[in-house]
Amino acid sequence: MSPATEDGAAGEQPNARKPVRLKDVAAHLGLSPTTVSLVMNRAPAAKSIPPETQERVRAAAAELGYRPNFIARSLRRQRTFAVGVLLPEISEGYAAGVLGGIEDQLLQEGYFYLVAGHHSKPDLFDDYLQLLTERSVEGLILVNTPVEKPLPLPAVVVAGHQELAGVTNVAIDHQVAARLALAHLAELGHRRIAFFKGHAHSADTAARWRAIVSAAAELGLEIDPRLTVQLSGGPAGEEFSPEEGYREGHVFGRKLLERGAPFTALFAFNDVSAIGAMRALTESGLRIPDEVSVVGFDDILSAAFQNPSLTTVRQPLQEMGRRAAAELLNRLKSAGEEPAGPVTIEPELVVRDSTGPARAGG
Amino acid sequence: MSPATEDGAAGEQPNARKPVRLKDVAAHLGLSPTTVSLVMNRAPAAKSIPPETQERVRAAAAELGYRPNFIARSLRRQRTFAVGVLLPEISEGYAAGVLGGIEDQLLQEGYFYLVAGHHSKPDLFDDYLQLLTERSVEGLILVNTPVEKPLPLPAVVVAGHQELAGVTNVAIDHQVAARLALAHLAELGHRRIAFFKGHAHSADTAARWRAIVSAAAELGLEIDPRLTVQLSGGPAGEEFSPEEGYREGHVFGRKLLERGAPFTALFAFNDVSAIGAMRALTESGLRIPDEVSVVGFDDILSAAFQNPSLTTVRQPLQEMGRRAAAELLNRLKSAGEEPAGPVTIEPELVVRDSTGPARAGG
DNA sequence: GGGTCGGGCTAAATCGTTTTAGCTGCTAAC
DNA sequence: GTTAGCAGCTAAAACGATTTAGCCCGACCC
Repeated sequence: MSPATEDGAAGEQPNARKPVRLKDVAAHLGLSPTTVSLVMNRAPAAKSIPPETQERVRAAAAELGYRPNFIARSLRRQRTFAVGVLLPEISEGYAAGVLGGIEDQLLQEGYFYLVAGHHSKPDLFDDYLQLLTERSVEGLILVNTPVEKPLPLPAVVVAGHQELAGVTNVAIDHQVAARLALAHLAELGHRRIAFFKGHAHSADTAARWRAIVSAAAELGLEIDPRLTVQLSGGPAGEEFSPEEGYREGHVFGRKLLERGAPFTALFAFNDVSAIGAMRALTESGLRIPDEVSVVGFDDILSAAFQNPSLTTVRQPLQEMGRRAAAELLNRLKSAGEEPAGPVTIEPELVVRDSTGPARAGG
Repeated sequence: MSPATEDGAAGEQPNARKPVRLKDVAAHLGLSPTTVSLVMNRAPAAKSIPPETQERVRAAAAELGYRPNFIARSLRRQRTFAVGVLLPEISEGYAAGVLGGIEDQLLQEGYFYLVAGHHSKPDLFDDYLQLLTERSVEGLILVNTPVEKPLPLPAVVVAGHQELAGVTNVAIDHQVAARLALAHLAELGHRRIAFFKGHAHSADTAARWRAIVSAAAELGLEIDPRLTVQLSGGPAGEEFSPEEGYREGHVFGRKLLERGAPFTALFAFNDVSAIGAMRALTESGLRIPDEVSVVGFDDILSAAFQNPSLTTVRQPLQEMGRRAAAELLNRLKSAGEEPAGPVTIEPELVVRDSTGPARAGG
């Protein structure tokens, strides 16, 4: 016989019936709620309950369609199996990729998560942090969100570089990333390389730049300040939409050309600015990669679709999200232990058609 | 005096102290929990409590840093202020855009949400639906997830077309979308137009195709079966990653050419397949838009960055998400009322460089 | 035959709130 | 001089679970 199929009264919400509580199951069996609870949870104390009774209980629960109320259970056990995720916003790019990985890992382990986008505003961040703690999340994952104050809960920061008690950082290895990109360009004969530096509020900006400077030194490349522009992130520094990034790449690509200092390659801060710059360069009559090579960062979807397709440093966003989630759950399980060191993830250079040998005279 | 600044013992989690409960505040004031609760909630019954006492209570709460425990409150009031969101997966494209809009709207209204990606597997869908109800979400938003069975909770379906008791559909107006695209092509002189039909498990596939057929009839355009290919969604029909879509566009673009039937324009199912097709066409020596025009659907980020940039029908994804959330909250507030009719959202034709006049002989 | 032990259960406290149903003491009305 | 009414509170019962501390009974030991 299949589970009850008759529908509730022709009432409001189809297929919605009053939920069955533990007490109901108990009453139905003539047992106490305690017993039912012990059996359903396979608690150690249930070992003195004969298998036969256990079977009766489980059968009744199934028959009545008993589903424990998670809220009540959370209250009593002081566990919510939920974590909070704070990110600037659910954009098409970075955050969405990471979030996908987080989602995968958490659900697989039976956790849920609450997301809040703080739009890079400190006040909003504080508010949401507050709200999340009120809702008793057990830990936090911050995505692309620099943090300076200590946090009230175990936390993992994706693209975090600040060392802070109680937080684990998950980030790609910027040293490797910078080396991959610059070595690739150097090998192609490039010496005069232009750079986009990231926005001030992006967590990766500082670390990546340090890595670039150090890799350049290693490779004997000089960094010319006239060939370095800082992306601004729009008039008021808010809302860095992808379109914005693209427009910026475009604007700053022009700016680079106007400065008049010759260069044969550009290493952009990310793919969208690289794509914007490619357009600016092309419009100015420069052919890519014949006259200028361009390297991006991230490997967003569009990168492969460009014309020419974009050489870029890939960040495995999904994997970073998964690792972040896994790391957090680890810490929640082994409560009290010192968090393990930071997790670094290996980036990968994806060579496509936007890079080529430097011009003879480069 | 600023709120207590001394840190807890040099213990595990920095900045984490034992939370203050309602009872603590009450004890601290020599009042009962009832009174404190009434004041904090500005309950109507609090009108008999003198303003002076109210002030004392609030001051104490602030001083002690009292924050109500949301779990306990949820249990007692039978309200969680949380909704569940079910989607195939948090991809870079459709789902992420819609999710961003949902996020915005919900947080603004003081709600949180739990997301689960069912990867288009019915079993997973059922499981997650179960888990979400156990967690007492108050309503559901399904994104790009066709639904046939009635749901146990008030629901809004984004890109939903199935009429079902208790669910509100939010979708773009496919009639308008098809008309916009086809009229644009017809105006440019195109008569022989090729089509990509969507994957079977995409909620929009059927409705969009019906709209195309009807718009074509209106405009006196014939649809040639030889110019119509159905995207398959990969070997096993799973996981429609964007790369997959792109590859498919590529493959099916080729297939279209191989069939030998001449055409002067292609209306793809979405932007990624359009982009893949553009590449396939270009590789076969066809120039866009001189020899073939291409129209996409969605207006993803990459569309504008293409070379040539892609003419496409824009779906305002964020807005659809916002509307969906707003609609759901509306229904939750006015509990018991019949849901309003379906919400249709106006698409917009974005004309770029991938469409042009049909070849003279077209 | 009293004590101990273990099997099979249950009563009641608890989690942190909200809410219902009063209680106390004072003033005002009749 | 009752009594009604109100201001200012509070005790206790929810909400739906988990968990601690036992209870009762029969078997076994000495």
